Amino acid sequence: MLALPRKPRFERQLPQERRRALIEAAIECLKRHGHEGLSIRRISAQAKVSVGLINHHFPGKDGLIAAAYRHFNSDLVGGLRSAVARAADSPRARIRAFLEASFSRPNLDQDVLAVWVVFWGLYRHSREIQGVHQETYQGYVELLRGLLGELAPGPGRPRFNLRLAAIGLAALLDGLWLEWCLDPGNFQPQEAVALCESWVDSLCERQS
Amino acid sequence: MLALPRKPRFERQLPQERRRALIEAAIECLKRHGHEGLSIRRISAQAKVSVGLINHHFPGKDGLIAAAYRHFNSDLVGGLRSAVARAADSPRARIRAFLEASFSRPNLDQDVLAVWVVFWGLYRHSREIQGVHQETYQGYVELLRGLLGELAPGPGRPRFNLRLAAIGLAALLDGLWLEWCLDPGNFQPQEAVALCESWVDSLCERQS
DNA sequence: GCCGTTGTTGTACGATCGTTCAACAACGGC
DNA sequence: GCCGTTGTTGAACGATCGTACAACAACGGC
Repeated sequence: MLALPRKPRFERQLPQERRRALIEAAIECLKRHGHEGLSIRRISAQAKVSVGLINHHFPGKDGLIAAAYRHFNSDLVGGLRSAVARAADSPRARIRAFLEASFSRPNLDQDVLAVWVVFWGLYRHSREIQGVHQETYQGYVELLRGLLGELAPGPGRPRFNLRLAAIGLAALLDGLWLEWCLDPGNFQPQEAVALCESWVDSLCERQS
Repeated sequence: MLALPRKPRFERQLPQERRRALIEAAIECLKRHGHEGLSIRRISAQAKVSVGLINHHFPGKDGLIAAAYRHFNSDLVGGLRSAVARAADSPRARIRAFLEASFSRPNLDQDVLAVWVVFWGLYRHSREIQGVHQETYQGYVELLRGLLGELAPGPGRPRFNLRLAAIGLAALLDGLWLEWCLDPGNFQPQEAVALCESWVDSLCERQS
């Protein structure tokens, strides 16, 4: 009887790698099936592992979802941060880079917004999601506020209200993002960038 | 044996009234339990009827949800429309009324946004929800565009781009609404109104 | 007071959910 | 080559899901 080299029935992986694979499978399921994609069995099938494995690497389904939310958030902020870092060293150029990264792939994608929306829907009733939001949203706000803080007000104009300016720009950006994803035919991404830039323009020209 | 006057075991209602009660129960469940509130059994319990009744008055669970979405949408648009109608007969006063209605009860409510977010989460994967969105969102956009169309541009300025102006204002409004509901401590509703008004101001002062 | 209409009830069913856990097996250390 | 560690499997469980349907009963018409 020859000892034929059998293909192993499965492959052991380092916990950190398996966790990452499970997180990415969860996000993929979310894109494909929306809220209904958030099921242990769907995610297991997507990751090509058995149903029991998720509870071995995460405290439970909610733990995996929270981890996926953290991953998704830091991907966004990290992508924006590096887009800004690649830009020319002028405040306006950096803001422009931030806006163009916001209104292009991979962020500007109907699937991506669908994922966000499901997470937001969980926010109110999940302490874990709330915690992750606190962790990561601050990074986003600080990035945006930092960019606006570099701007100089127009000559003879008072320094604009940085807090309100950041709130408003974030809102305009999120709103345009939302609108585009709900109906991509309504306007061009370039137009969204232009609208945001004219908001920034008017910051230096008016009293707020 | 006396024929004691028994209390009827249930009360028959006109289909339209029962349907309305079920829709309101569904929305209440959505506010209370988020996406998990969208279950036949929870909604039945909330409406104090049996589980079978929903399928008698609606084609199914999805039918009820679509009807609830339609109800929720037209409540919003109707409320805004009547707020505008109550305002003074000046373009700016009408816009102000629209904004103040947007940033006050019952629209500005964490529960209400939670309901919207669940509906948005269903949007991508439900033809019915998409259909209702088409029906009702147009009314909202037309209301907003009508208000902006009444505005006169500043002296010597070209008429602003009405389409982009409406898109931008809607985005700013939605974004502020979202931000406030996610973190009500971040800014005051009055500040949101002010931000939107300064957007409208700048429409008449700049070329876009 | 009886009857037909139909709004309403509640059980039953099969599917799917999240979690548990005993058994299995891949891989590193010796 | 054996062994211990532990990543992995998959069946099993009870809970809950949406729907179907037969039986019930409230109410209006006569």
